[in-house]
Order: sequence, then structure tokens, then C-alpha cells
Amino acid sequence: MKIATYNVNGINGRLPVLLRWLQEDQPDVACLQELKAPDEKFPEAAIKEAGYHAIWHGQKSWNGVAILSKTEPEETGRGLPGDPDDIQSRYIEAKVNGIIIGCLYLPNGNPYPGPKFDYKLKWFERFTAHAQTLVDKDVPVILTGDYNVMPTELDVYKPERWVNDALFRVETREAFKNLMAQGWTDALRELHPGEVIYTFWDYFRDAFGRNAGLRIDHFLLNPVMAKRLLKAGVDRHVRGWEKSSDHAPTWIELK
DNA sequence: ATGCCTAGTGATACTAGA
Repeated sequence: MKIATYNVNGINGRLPVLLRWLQEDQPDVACLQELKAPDEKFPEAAIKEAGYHAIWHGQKSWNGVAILSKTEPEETGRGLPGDPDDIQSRYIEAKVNGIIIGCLYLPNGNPYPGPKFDYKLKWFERFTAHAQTLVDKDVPVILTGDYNVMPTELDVYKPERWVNDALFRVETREAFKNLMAQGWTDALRELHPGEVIYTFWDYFRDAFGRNAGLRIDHFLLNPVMAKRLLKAGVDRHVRGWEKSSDHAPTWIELK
């Protein structure tokens, strides 16, 4: 079973790229972030045509998350619990083939310091509290998406340039460590220790051509799920396609 | 240190991304 995560950076603007990748890669489940579209503008027909059921939590202009699945997903949550005043669409969760899958788009948090950075850390705390309710379940759980965190220096092409960026601030890395300490496995790092792996390259200065990237899209597996991990990787070539997102699809294979 | 690029909104240069 193959599960992918992909920050599409505008599901309508990138629809041809998304469909081409789905057609080529045929993941069983695809978690999408940054739809940048309200619910009524989700391209439901095209996704169905491609062979996928879908649930989505959209928002006008920004954010938005979705779970695509070849078998029908059973929605178990939308919106991150813990703050009724938070209206940003950054979390959706479903049970698919007995696996609980949380799809998240963690706030960027720039510029640092400021209210956006504060919001990022608060969102991280709420997410960590929710993750705590899932990690010890006896059913498999996956929390995947755009975490907007480079966990270590190995995950940044030039760490020294990023120390005051919200994606790499010590507070952010500390928050990620606290989350991991609950007992999650970082699937890509687990299978490829010490390897330089990126999932994002910005549009500036030919970052992709220079391989000036970041590893910010992650798969966190609870212990029950981690036992079934077979492979993990990044569909790097998709980033090189015309009109592609600045992220590349990232995936795992499970027993 | 800044802007480099791109999408969305809505019809203008903005915000936001990372």
C-alpha cells in the first residue's frame, strides 16, 4: 500500500500536474495541502475521474487540505481541535483501510518574530496534544503533510542561513522534538539515515537546479504503523515539471 | 540584507508562501 503527501500550492492552478502525477504514480492514498480554494471550488469531478474518492476542507485563497483515496475514506475529523476561534483549514483526518490518517498543513510562521510565529507555535502545541491521543492506539496511525519544519541541519541546504527563519528556529525544532518524543517514527529518516533528502525547492534563483532544498514534508508513524514500513521516498522529478508546485510528492510503502 | 518566483484576488498592486 502506497500513501503519498503533496503540498500542491493551489489545487486548481496545479490540476494538470496533480492529475499527471496521480495517473503515473497511482498512490492508494494522497494527502494534499494548500488547496487555496473554497470547498465549492474543489475539482471533485476531475479527482473522481482519476479514480479517487475525496474529502476536503477548503478555504478561500489560503490553506486547505484534502485526503484522496482509492477506497472510500471515513472522515474522523476536520479542523484541528483545541481552539474554536481558529478558522484556518489546516487539518483533516480519516480512516482508510483500517489506518487513521491525519493530513496537516502546519503554519509557516514567518516572519520571525511576530504574531504569525506565535500562531505557529500555538498550532504546534494543539497538534501535539491531538497527536498524544493517537500515538498509543492499537490501530495504525499516520500523521502526514507539510510540517514547515526542517528537523535537523541535514534537512537544509544551508543551515546557517535559516537560523532565524520560522521553519528552522530553535523553538520550532524543539516543538518537533517534543512531538517525536511521544513515540512517532519519521519514516523517511528512519529508512534513509544520514542521507540528504529534500521535499521542497523554492522558485527563486533556480533552487531546484542547484538542489537548494528543504525537507519539510514528513510522515510520522505510530509504533503499530512503523512495524509495517517498507519503503519511503520523494518523487523528485515531479518538481521539474512545467507549472509544478514548489513541493514534490513524498510517499511511503506499507506492508 | 534584499529580491529572486508564483498563486489568488479582482481589476491594483497587494498578501502569502518558505
